[in-house]
Formats: sequence, structure tokens, C-alpha cells
Amino acid sequence: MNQHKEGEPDDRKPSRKIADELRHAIETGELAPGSKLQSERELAEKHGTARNTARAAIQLLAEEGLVTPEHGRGVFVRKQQPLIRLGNDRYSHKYRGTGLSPFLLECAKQGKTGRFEVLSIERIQPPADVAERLGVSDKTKSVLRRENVFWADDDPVQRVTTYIPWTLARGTGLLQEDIPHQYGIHGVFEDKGHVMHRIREEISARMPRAEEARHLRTPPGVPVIDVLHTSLDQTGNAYELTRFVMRADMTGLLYDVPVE
Amino acid sequence: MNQHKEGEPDDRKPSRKIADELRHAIETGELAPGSKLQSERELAEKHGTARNTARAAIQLLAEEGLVTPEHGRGVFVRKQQPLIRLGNDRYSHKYRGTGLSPFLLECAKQGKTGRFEVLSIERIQPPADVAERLGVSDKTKSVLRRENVFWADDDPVQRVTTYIPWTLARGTGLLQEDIPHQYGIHGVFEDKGHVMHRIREEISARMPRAEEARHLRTPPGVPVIDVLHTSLDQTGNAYELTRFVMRADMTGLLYDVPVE
DNA sequence: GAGTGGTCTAGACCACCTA
DNA sequence: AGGTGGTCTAGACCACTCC
Repeated sequence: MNQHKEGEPDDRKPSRKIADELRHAIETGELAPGSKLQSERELAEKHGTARNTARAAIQLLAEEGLVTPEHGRGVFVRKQQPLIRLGNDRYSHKYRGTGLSPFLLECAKQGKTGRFEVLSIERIQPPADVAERLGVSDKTKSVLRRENVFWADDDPVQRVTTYIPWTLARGTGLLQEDIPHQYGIHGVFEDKGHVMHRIREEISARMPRAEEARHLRTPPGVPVIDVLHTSLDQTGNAYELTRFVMRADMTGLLYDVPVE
Repeated sequence: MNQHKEGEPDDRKPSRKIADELRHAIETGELAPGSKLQSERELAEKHGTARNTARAAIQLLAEEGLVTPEHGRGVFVRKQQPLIRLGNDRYSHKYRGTGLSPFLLECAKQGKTGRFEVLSIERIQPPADVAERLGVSDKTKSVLRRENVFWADDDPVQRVTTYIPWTLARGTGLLQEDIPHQYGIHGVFEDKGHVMHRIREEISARMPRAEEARHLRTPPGVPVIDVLHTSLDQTGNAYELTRFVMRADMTGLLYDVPVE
């Protein structure tokens, strides 16, 4: 599409024209994933434009997620990797005893090594959306917040923030970095009488905020998926909330659910 | 964050500095949603830079989804609208008889008028990922494809493409624009013996391709959510597949599901 | 050191919107 | 008509990578 047709006047803007040509080469495989484009100076000379114009063309493609410029090295056709998929079965009891969380399993499937990192553990005043869903006050330090980063090999892929009502968290040892239970944090909740019965996940996508882009090291043109997860127990009570901010070029979601 | 601290040398790049200042004003509410920024020429003069530099600052904010430039009018702080949420219950039998599809219901909730438009109906050779999931050949015209656009007021918000194995679709009248069943397309499938039992939805997010951006009229810095939906019947057979490409600034997803 | 992308300047003209 | 963003020119210097 938008390729120049023989015999017609070509009134496309120069930057657009260069972008279309490069996009076409990428889509036909002429420029393979991982390969290097001509330099900005070469492209400019080839098309008889200023360097800035060739640069604008490359930016169009970068915004579409097709290429990634690397400072001092060149502009490369983006390789799209198979995604690490977070499934709705990740909380299933069937993973009890495997010792592997679904995230680590998915990493292993893609030949990557997953790991977690604890950023902070703090008792705080919750943001309004969290307070509302957990049914706690947003005026007092009513929740415990644990912030984590999930890594796949050397890439940070998810920023994970968990909020637990302080009335539930106090005295459980969840202020420590290491979760004091063999079945993880949800084992702790079960001991306190909250068995996960349903989950409610609100999903949206957006461009990362400046701070998130820095933490997740997202290249330009890569959005994040924002998942607000609420755990409900057997009585329909919301007892835990987690926000996942995920690099959309490395992770996705999968729901396999009954139609009720 | 990244604000200039008094007394320290400020070695930030000029464009970055302007962007930080504007971002701060937006985040504190000093620049309210919907309000107009100073013009590029004013910003440039105020900071003693070239116009291109002020322009670069605005582009940073546009990529973060904070502002939207409007040609001839100015640059405006983006209003974030409440999202039209596609829920996993949208296929539930409980909506039988309301006459309203969940999409239209959600639009009504946001005070908008929803409508559908049929773009094309064609018997085609399916893409590989579709063929694989439906268990049909990708070498013959083995599926019927129906392309729709969903509108909310005057905005196109979702591009919806449905693939049905031709062995199921033939003779059903699904080649016509109007679905020949009071309960819609899934009523047709039920008459042919396929009752929706489970759904499987693979979710990812990405920047729109050039063609999608044109159709959905996405402003810069707005990604799309890409949902690959598979319907499974009582025997676990995949009999229908739909791809949703959704503007992420106007739509989201919601899953409320049991933990199995 | 040579080549790459990143940022910036100081202009210019065009396309679009509002009055 | 005047103001706005959109695109472009023809340079410049800087930061980074690779040899």
C-alpha cells in the first residue's frame, strides 16, 4: 500500500516516500529482521534530500515499531520475539509443587532465564483506584505495597506492584523481602482464610511514562500493557490487588476461560 | 521527577528541559486536560531556542500520549476518556433478548452511540495463524472472512475481522451483510451444532500499522490492543476466530473469571 | 579515527483553522 | 489575513561504537 505507481504523479512528501520504500523492503523480507538500514546520510543522498528528511522517515518507521535506531551503530529492522505470555491459569493450583511460577516457565519456553527483583516494600496510603477496589481508606496508610521487577535474561519486562490491605498483611512477615511461605504470597493469604476464587483483570495499553520507559528500557514505539488485577476470595471479597506494567514487545496475555 | 533542582548545573538537553517543564505543568494540573499549550514559536522564544527544539519537546510529550497537536489549531493536553470495556462476559447468554450487544451497552454507559459497519465479506485463503487455530488449510479458500468497524459516535474504535471455516459457513447466508438470525452470528453457529463453551483470547499491544492508523484515526502515541479470539464448542473444537484491533485510548478489556 | 545516530540552529514555504 | 502546526533545507557539533 501507498507504494508509488508507475505513470502517476508522485505528490507524497519526501519523508513519506522514503519511509514507504523502506517499509516495503521490510515487509517483503528484502530487509530481513536484524539487518541494518543504510545510514541516514546515505539515504538522504540517495533521495536527494537533507539528512533531517531521511531521519524523519526513519522516525516514522520507529513509531510503527518496525525499526530501532542504535546510537553509533545504525538503524536495525526490529526482530519480533515470541511473547512471554501471562495466562489466566497462572494462579491455578496445578502449578503447586512444580516450584516454578508460570512466568519462569514461560521464560524457559522462550529459552530465557527469568528472575525477580524486589524494589521496595512499604506501608503506604493507597492511590484512589486501589483503595476503591480493595474497600479501604485512601486517607491513611491502609495498605502494604510491594514493588517488583521481573527480568527475562538481561531485559526488565514487567513492573509488578502488589497492594495488600494492612489489616491482612500485619504480622504475616510480608514486610520482609522473602515471602514466608512455601507456596508464595498466596499461600500466606490462604493461611489467613482467603482462597482465590475469582480474578478480575482490567486491561489497557498506553505508551510508557518517561519513568517507566527508563525502568523497562522500552525502545521508541513500544507500548506497555497495563493490567489491574484483583483477587477475590470465596465470599467475593477483594483481598489483594496487583498492577502489572508489561513491555508489549516482549510480553502478552492469554485467557482461556469458560463462557458462563 | 527530572525537574531542575536549584543550585545544580542543568545539563539537560534544551528539548528535554522544555518537555519536562510542560510535563510537570500537565501533571500538577496547571495545564488542565483539553487546554492549549503555548505555540511552538512562543515556547521557542521563551526558552531561547530554535522552533525545531520546542517542536522536539512537544513530540516527546506526544509520544508519551500526553498531548495531541492539531494542525492549524494548536497543541492540546489530551483528555483521557473513560474506556469502552470489552468484557469476557460479552458472549454470555444473559445478553440474549436485551437486543443490545455489550459493545453498544458500554457505549451507552459512556454516553456515546455505538454502531457497526460492514467493510467486506469474502471467501479467502486464511493467514497462517488463523488456519492453524481453526485447523483448516492455508492453501485453499477455506474460510469466510467478515470485516467490520465499530464506531462510538464519530470515532472508529475497533477493527473486527471474523474468520469462519467455509465448511461451516456455506449455505448459512453469512455471505450476506445482514446476519440471518435473531441472536446474531452465534445463533447461526448454534443452529449448526456449535455452542460456545470456552473462549481463548491471545492479547498483545503494539503501535498501529500505517493502514490501521488511517482507518482508526489514532493520534500519535496511541497504541492498539490486538486480541485474537477463538471460540471453542462443547467438544473443544475451534469453530470461529475473530481478531479485534482496538484503539487503546478509547477501549480496554475486562476479564472476570473463575480460578480453576 | 571514521562512521553512526542525537541534537540543535535559523531560516523557508506549505496546509489548515479561525475570525 | 494572521496564527498555528507540518515539512523541509543545509549546515553544525556532540556522543557513541567499532576497528
